[in-house]
Parts: sequence; structure tokens; C-alpha cells
Amino acid sequence: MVEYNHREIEEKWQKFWAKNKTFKCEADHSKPKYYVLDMFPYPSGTGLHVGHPLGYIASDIYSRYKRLKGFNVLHPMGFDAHGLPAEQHAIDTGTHPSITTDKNIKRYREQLDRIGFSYDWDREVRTSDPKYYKWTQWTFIQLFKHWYNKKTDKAELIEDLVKEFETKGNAETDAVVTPYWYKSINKNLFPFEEDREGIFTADEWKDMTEKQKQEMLMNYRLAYLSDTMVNWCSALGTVLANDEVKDCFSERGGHPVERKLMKQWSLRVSAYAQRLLDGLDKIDWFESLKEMQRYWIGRSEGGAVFFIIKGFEDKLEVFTTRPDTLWGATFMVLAPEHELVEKITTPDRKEAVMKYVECAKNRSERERQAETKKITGEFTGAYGINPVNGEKIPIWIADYVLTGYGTGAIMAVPAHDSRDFAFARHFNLPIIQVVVKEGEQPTDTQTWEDSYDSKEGKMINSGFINGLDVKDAIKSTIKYLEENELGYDTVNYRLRDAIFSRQRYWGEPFPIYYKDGMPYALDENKLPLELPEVDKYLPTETGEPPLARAENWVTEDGYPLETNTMPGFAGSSGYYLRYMDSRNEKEYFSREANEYWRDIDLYLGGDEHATGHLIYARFWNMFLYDLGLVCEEEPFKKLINQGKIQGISNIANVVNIESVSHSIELFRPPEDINKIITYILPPEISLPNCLSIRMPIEFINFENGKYFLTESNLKKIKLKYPKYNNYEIASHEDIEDTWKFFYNEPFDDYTKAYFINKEVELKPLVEKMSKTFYNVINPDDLIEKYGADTFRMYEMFLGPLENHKPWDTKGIEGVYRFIKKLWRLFYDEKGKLIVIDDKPNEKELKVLHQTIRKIQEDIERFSFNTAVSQFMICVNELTDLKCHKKEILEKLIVLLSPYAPHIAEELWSVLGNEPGISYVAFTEFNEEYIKENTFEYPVSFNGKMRFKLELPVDMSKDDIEKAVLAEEKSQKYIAGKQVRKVIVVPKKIINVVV
RNA sequence: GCGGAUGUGGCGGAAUUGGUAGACGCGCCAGACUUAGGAUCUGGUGCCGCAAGGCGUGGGGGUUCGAGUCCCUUCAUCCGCACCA
Repeated sequence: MVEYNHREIEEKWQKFWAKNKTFKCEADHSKPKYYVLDMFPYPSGTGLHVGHPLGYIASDIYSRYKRLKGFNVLHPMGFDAHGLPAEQHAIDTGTHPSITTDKNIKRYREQLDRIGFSYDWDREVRTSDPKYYKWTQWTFIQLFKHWYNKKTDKAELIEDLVKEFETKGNAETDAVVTPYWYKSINKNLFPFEEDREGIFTADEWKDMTEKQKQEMLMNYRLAYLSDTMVNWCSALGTVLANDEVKDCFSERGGHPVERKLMKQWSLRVSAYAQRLLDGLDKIDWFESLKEMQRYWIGRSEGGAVFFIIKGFEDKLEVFTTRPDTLWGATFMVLAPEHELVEKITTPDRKEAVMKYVECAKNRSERERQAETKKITGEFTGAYGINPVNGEKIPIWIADYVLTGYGTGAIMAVPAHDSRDFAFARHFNLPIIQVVVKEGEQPTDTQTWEDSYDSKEGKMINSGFINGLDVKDAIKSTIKYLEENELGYDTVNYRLRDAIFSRQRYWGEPFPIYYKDGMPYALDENKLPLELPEVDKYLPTETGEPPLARAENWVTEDGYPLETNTMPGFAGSSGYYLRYMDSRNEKEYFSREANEYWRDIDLYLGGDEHATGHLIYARFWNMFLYDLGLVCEEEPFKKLINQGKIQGISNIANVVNIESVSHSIELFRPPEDINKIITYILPPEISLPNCLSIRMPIEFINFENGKYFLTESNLKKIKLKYPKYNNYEIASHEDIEDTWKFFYNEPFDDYTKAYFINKEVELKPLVEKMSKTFYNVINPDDLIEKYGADTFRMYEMFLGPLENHKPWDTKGIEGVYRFIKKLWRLFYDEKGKLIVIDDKPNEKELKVLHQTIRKIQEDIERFSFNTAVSQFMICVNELTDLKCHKKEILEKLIVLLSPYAPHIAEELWSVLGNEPGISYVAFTEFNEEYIKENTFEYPVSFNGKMRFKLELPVDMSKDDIEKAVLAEEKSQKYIAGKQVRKVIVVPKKIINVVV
């Protein structure tokens, strides 16, 4: 081979790997396992851009490295194939989403294969494949059949719960249930009085009808159906999860979202809140990511306190993190949606209160958010009795209390909470100080401008806890409340149950049918329940989900099947388990497979999954752990978020000549109204109504650090993107008149210089890489030009894996030069192999072993960019040494093979080895080769480095000191001054203090 | 407002444990080869200065023989959350 030819080499070895199934892996107990996983992609229609493979390359390098280190590596890939874009495309074109999805997957696969990844494709999963989603449905059935027992702190069978009900009723049951289910449950189905708080006896259970029993059990199931306030997106015809909604608009598509009450399937994720929180301490994730999850789970310790409502039987339960401040509670506030509002409001307040409630209900979250500063509320006319001092305090309703958090009711302590304070001031309610800091005196609350921080201090105005420390006061108050049955110690979580229904077509059907209006799970042997064909992918005329269009969407016995489908995160919550045994038709995965592969040793993906996928998948895994199906409670031992690669958009400064004409009543109106020209101006020239427009990056030239658009490229742009048809690069004459008119000065020579050659400069802007910004760089073109090895190394060379960084194609040349330079160590200009068998010398061995050490250290700490630098240093030095020795080069390419596998395989076989560098042993590091006899000490005076001095490494500190002071060059810096101290750090530094 | 992260040349970045700041690459400058150069090779390149030398890791202060690294303070940018009781 004359020249380095990446096309030939890469195609050759990719074929070789595929043909030999080089990366197929099986459980092998003679080797330690290592499981490396990438978050699988959604195969979009636009294919991969350069940002996508960043994490895949890093994980592939790590996988290949681990293989060289003797590990049995599981490194699979698959596709998150359900999703909205394919469905939207189906709605628009009538093409079945599976056809679109298959096509997109095929394209992704081609692109991935060209980068040379070492995936075991035999284990590929696709979430939309019935063979895969059979197990998603199966897991759902298990969730439906289980409840959470707080006594054993795990999920247990509903059958066992039924047995308990049959013998003892539910008085002793300690389960995670839907809060206050007994208040909202249909009275016909559950005929007991409200003050029973949902407690029934064994006999009462036995007397219930089948339907009543099912209704009751629904409050316990881990997958349950309930009326839920949801984010309804009418444009998409579906419900969205909180994290799929951004500022009241859908994250995908940007359609408006409103709140609506609907019957929805939910997963009782909240049952696992504490375990999800505790588990974070056992796993190696970025601290920032753990913090996000901790915040999302939102544990807060505190107390529940009962307030009697004056004149009613009802107790009003509130949650507070500061029960010690009870004596400072001067009013109460309910959320407008609170179920007691209507009941307790006095007739004279009814109109105002109902108006407020109505108003709050109809206001979108966005409006509520926008008015955070505005204080609103209404007095209900009712009073609560403070349980610690019997004080009568007014009950208000206000927006700032949320239904979904705590009990939807608070005791307001205006002296020590800023929102309560603002509310009290606004409505002129009393403010009582109950905490004072050490060494301070209480002051008149009338004079305050804001609430007083009460995290630390002593209690005042607080009955029997006066004088106590905040910490002790909390304990004492809770003890008192519990002893007098006025409240109890409790913990609250922000984490909500996950809504699991989507009114869409392209998702997993629920394995659920309805009998007498109640849902039942299908038999497991009926799975998978395959997605039916429909005539259109839209909701029905009556607003039912698309599956309602399917003919015969009923069980064999004629019972109607559920028409909702599962959300995107259903299929991705357990895919990592299926990879362990992905061709198993009898089980989700076998016990043996799970016990061998256990958990993911390294999980790589974007941080956008911090609170969605990574919470749901942990929940899913914990549930299967409770069932004894998986052996590790936490599925992702180590997780790294790779940064996003941003695009560079090219911004043109443009002016629409018509808008200029309008704004300054300019001459020259367009002769043909259909040909209004938009002129592209140099960035420095400003005219009224100038706009910034993004120009497609593929037609932009980069010279001398600047971006340019030429006239000939503009023509090409117009051919590809008709929206630019009326764009022209402005000539001097085009805008001379406008300029003169607007600025009342001549268009000078300096400015004229911009218009030579009809070329215009564009300004770069770093932003998200996206088709809509015309800044997408496609890996295919780069691989065609430079090869996959260069592409892989360049992506790593860009910077630390976790950083977000802009893509700069220019720098790839440097890596390409490195690859070619490496090739030159093997072949001369004439294409003659010049590798020789001579014994390596000391210098060559030193470079090699320094590189071994550095590469190993860097890869172990996921510092791939510095490893690439070291390869460059090594090749540069070997080139300088004119080293063409087989013994050195062979070891170097083993080191390099995880990064640039194709050229490594090629050169490996060129040296006469059997093909298969993927499974050789990683080159051993030998300290002997890098030992030095001397060290070149940097000598500083008063901390400033002045010169270097070479000294033997075994020289004693005293001798070094003498040598430095005797050194001629030192005299200049000492210059008659007293040497106060000489610091010698062996093999580091010498510092002389004068 | 709360939580987290990041600030180092013209640019991406390096400096792993307090010990030579700017590795490696891009870009730029000069030169060689060449019909040509957007190929290749050689040398240079933090800033100021002819030099000696001085100044330099967002700003200010501190600890230390010595600080990009540790502490305090402040500013800026980015990300996440947002009336969470």
C-alpha cells in the first residue's frame, strides 16, 4: 500500500469484524465481566450528527480497553423506537410508524457501523418490537399485581393482600396507598363513612361486590388507574409528563398544554422514594446529577398537625417542617382546590371564595407563575383552632399553596416565612415572633420589612417550649402532639407517581381489558398484546385514543381492551436487563444471565435524562429486585454524562430593502412586488431594520479565522433551500443611497473595501446543533474525507468528555496528520514497509513506556483527550528518533487500538500477526525503562523560577543545597543578600529564600 | 430566589497529591521544497519590552518558602428547579 488509505482499511476491517462476529459475547465465568452501556438513541429521520457519537466513541474505547485488560465485555446497542416524530409523520403522510422507524434504524445502523463500534449486534433490542415489548407489558402486569408493604419495605403480591383483608380487614395493613383515596372514592362503590378513613373489617371485605373489591385494590396496586390532574396537550391529543412540559408548552413540538382531570394509569414510584434516595449514596455518579435526583425526590422531615375547624367535625391536617413555630401560626391557608373549601366557607364569603377558586382553576400554570409577586387570596370565613394554645385563627385560600404538595394546606407562620409574611402584610394579619437568635432581643414585628430567619435560635412566645433551642423545640413539640393525638412525626416527598397513559398510537398497548368497568390484567401467556392496525393515527371523533379505531380491539371473550398506550419511558426503563439475555423467548432474562452480568459497570449518556429515565429505570429495577428477579438493587453503578457538541451557526446581517423603504420612506420601491430583495450586508454595516439570519453551514468558507459567504455558494444555497431565493449579497451601489440618506454622510472608502469580490463575512454563534439552525455537521462526510479512526480520535481530542463544546471541523486536520505520521513510521514515501527487527534503545523504550503509563492512567479516569495528546507526543518523538523497530511499534498500536481500531488492526497484521488485535493483552508497563539518573531541577528564588540545574536523583538534600548555592548563576539572584532558607523537594523543585 | 457547575493565550484545551503555568492540537508568523498550494517539511508563537527585565490562570484579599490548585469575598457565564410549607 503506497499511501494511507482509510477507505480501504476501514471497510476491510469492518467487514472482518462483522464476518467473524468479533464482538459477540457470552457469559464466561473464567473472566471477570464488564458491562458498558450507552443510552440507546431514538432513531430520528435526520440521522446522526457529530454530537451523537461522542459518548458512543468514549464507551467504545473503554470497552475495547477492558477487553485488552482481560475482561469479558458486554457492549450492546439498540433503539428507543417508540416516539412522537414517527407518529407525527404517520399522521401527516399515512405511512405506518413501523415503516418509518425501520428505515431510520437502518440509516442509524449504517452510520454507526462506519464509525467502527465494537457492539455485539446479536443482542440488539428495539422497544417497538413485540418480542421486546412483551416484557415491558409483562412487567406492567407484575406492577398491577403488586402493592407496597411498608412493614417489609418491599413490593408484595396483591393475592397476599387479599388474604390479609379476608382474615383481618385492612386495619393492620401498612401500605403505600393513594393519599386520601377514601375521600375521593365513589360513594356507591365504597359505602363507608368518611371518618372511618378507609378502614374496613374482614366481614365488610367479604360483603363487598367484586367491583367494590377491585375498586378498593386499585388504591394499593403499584400500577393503578385513577383520576389525575394531567398535562393535557390537545394539539398532540395526549397527556404529557411534567418533564415533557416546558413553560406550559410541550417539549416536543411546542404546543400549548393545559391542566385537566382524566382517568390515567400511574406507577406508584412514590412508594420507592426513600429507597431511591438512599440508593444514591451507593453509586458513583456525578454529584450534580445526584443532587438533581435528591431534589426531585425532595424529602423533607417534619410533622403533621391536626387543626379542628371551628363549628365542624373535620380535622384539617397540615404538614410543616417546623412544628416548633406552631405558636407563631396566626392563620391557615388552603390550596384553592382543597376538598374542604366548599364545605367550610361561610355564606357571606361564598361568592368571593368561589370566584377565586374558579379563577385559579382556569388560570394556566404559566399565568400563575408569571404572577408570583402578586399576592392574592380570600378569607373563607372559617376558623381553625391551634392545637397547642387553643387560639382561633382564620382560614384563607390562596394560590401559593399547592394541592400536590403535602396536604394542600398550611399553617402560616408569617414571622418566619417570607411568603407567609408577605401575605400577612398584604391582608393585615397578625405576625408573632417565636424564634430569636442568640444574643438578640425580640423586636416589634410591625417594623419588620421581611420575615426573620429562624433556622437557629431560642423559642419565645411559645408556651412550654420557651427558651428551648430550635432543634430541641421541634422534638418536644412533636412529642407533645403525638402524646395528645394532635399530630405525628412524618416525612414528606416531592416525588410524584408517574403518569403512565398516553393517548397515542405508537407505543406499547396495555395488557389490560375491562370487565364491568374495572380493569383486569391479561394472562401472561397472551403476551405480547400486539399493536393493532388502525385506519388513521388520530384520536376518534369522540376524543378517544387512536387504538379505539382498531377493529376487534377486544379479548377472546369479547371484553374491551385498554385503548391508551404506554409512554416513551416504558420501553427504556428495563432495556439494560434485556440485553443480558435478549433472545430469551421464555423469560425477560434468565437468572443465570442476570447473575453473571448483574449491573451496568459504566453507563454513558446525556444529562437530559437526569430526572426522567434515570429515576424510572431505578424504580423499575428496584421493583424487579423486590420480586427476586434481579440481583442488584441499583442498576447503574457508574454513570458519566457526556457533554453536548454544539453547533456553530453562521449569522448573516441582512436587510429587507422593502422594510428600509418603509421606515425611511426611501426611493427605489421594488419594480416587481414578488421580487423583494433581502440584502446580505457585512456585519459592521448597520442600517435600520437589520435582521440576523442563519446561513447553511455547508456552504460557508472558513479563512483566516473568519467565516465567509461567496456569491457562487449563495447560488448553491438557493438551489437547496428555496427560502433564500430573494437573498443577494449587497454591492456597494445597492446600499450607497440608503446609507447616504440614513446617515447623511458619504459611504467612505473604508466601507467600500467590504464589497470587493462579492464576498461577505458572517458572524459565528455557538448554539445547539439542530436542523432548524442550519448548523448540523454530519459525520458521514467527515468519515469519507478523514476516516473513522481520525473522526473517533478527534471527537475525543475536543476536550473533556463531560464538557459542552462547540464543534470546530478545522482542528480535525491535526489528528489526521497524526494518523498519517503514524503510518510513516511503518511505510516510507514510496510505500515500502520499513519496519525492522532491531533491538530498541533506551530512548525508544522510555518514550514507549511513558506512553503506556499515561494512556492507562488517562483511560482509567476517562480523560480521553489527554490520551490522544500523549499518542501525538509519542509518535512525534519516535519520528524524531527515526524509530521503525517492530518491538516498539507493535506495542504502540496495541495501546492505540481502542482509539483507532482500523489502522491498528491493519498495522497489526502488516507486522505479520494473526488478525485480531481486539483480544490481545494490553501492553505491560515497565517502570525500569523510564527511570532517570538525574533530574533537571527548576531553581527558584523567592518562588520565581530562574534557571534549571541537572543533579543526580540520589543526591542528598544538603548536597543539593550546597550545589545550588555554589552555582554561578545563583549569585546574580542572591546578590549580597542573606540566604534565609533553601527548600529542596526531591525530584520536584528547589526554592531559595533570600 | 434556591441548587449545581464553569471562568487559564487569538481558539479547543493541559497542568492527576500545593512544586517549572500554557503540554498537545488549531490558527498565526517566518523559511524550505514546488509550475502551483488549501500538499509536505523546518523554526517561531502568553502579554509588554530592542534588551535586561517585568506582568500574567475573571476581580479583590488571605494562608504558604511556593497558589491555576487551599480559605474568604466579589463578579460573569451556563445548566437545573422554582410559591415545596
